[in-house]
Amino acid sequence: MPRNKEQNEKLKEEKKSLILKEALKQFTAKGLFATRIKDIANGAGIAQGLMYNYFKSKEDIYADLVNNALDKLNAAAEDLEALNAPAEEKIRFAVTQILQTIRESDEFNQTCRLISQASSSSAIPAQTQQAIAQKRDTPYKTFSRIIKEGQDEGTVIGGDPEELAVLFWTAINGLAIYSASRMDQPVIPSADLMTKLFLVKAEKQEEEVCQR
Amino acid sequence: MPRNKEQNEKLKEEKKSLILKEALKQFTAKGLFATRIKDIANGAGIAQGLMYNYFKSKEDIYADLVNNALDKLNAAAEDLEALNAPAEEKIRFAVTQILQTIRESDEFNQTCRLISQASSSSAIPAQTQQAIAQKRDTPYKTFSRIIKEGQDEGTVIGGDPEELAVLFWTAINGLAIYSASRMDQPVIPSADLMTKLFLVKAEKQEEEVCQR
DNA sequence: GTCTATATCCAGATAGAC
DNA sequence: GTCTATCTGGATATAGAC
Repeated sequence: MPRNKEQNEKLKEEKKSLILKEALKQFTAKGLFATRIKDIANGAGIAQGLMYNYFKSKEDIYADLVNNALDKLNAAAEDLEALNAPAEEKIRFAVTQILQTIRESDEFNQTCRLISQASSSSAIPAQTQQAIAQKRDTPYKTFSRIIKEGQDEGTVIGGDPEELAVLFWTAINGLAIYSASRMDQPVIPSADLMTKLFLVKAEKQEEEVCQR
Repeated sequence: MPRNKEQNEKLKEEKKSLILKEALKQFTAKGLFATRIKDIANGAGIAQGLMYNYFKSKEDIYADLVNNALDKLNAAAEDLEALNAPAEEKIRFAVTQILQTIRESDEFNQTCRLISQASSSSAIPAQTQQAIAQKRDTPYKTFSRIIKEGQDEGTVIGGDPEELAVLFWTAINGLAIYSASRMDQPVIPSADLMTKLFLVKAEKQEEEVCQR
């Protein structure tokens, strides 16, 4: 019965992604080592032992998730850079979108926090550490180029683009962590305010006018 | 022998702080749940079982460290605010000092990362969570006031002081985490660049001159 | 394919020797 | 006080029943 076989495959993939979704939630909240296979299984509505029909081990699930998170994030960064718009708009767009996901604490936000968490623990499995080391630089490099672009266009403030990119991206990460740790109405800066930090001020543009 | 007794007390305290120092190192690197009592003991040069002459449990050590970290950080924030200097100088001083500790990855930096780590895990013991909930707001509030001060003095950029304080402090935390996760020559922004983000630009001051 | 039961391992904490 | 040896609990992963 080949048709049934295909259907089964499909069902299995769906259940796998259900498990992954639950695992992402738990890992993000508690980390790799405080998360129990049992909790993930219960959250996904299956027995603990059944987990091993879908994944080889807990670390395996974690590795899957981290790899996926890195790929998604890097893809988003590349999409942003490819936008046909001035750098100022790219930055404004990115900040707006990201702050929105932080406010809603959605899956993309969990993605960022998972990476941040995995990056900062020396106890995570070697396999996962290598994936991180290989892929974590993309957002920094992308933003570095966008910032350079904006400086050439005269809209982004001066300073080393690499350093500004680090400031930008670590601020985003810091915000994601801060927001997740305060369920009680955290103060999230407005997208406009955060964007302005990196842009040449309106007053300066006026100044250029006044100098003429 | 009262004198010997006193000496013993003193020695015990010294050994305790040696253990705490080692524990801070390990917890910061691996988190509460991946850190083994055995590793802390070995790092401090004692047998695993002997740990329990000094501390009730692993969680107890962790609670001690987190409380201490929160108190130190809050004290530093208050000292900063009490400085007899304009807000601009307070901000510049804080950024310079903090970036220095981040570069050197010293104990104060571990302190920040421990708080950040403990804040963002829902699996840490309830006792520790409460301490964090009670004490974590101080730096945000302090910087909020300093920023307000600077705005009144005309040196700090406009915008909601609370939101700016969140941006400032989460950027610091993000940087501390980023830096710790890259042993290989991380790009750390210069103190001057980071300070400038929050200050009214020199060009604007010129503009004011030119408007007269 | 899914469950329950269990084997195995390992870490935290304790007890007892020196 | 400090160590070694041990108890105990709990979590991962496997085996076997349905």
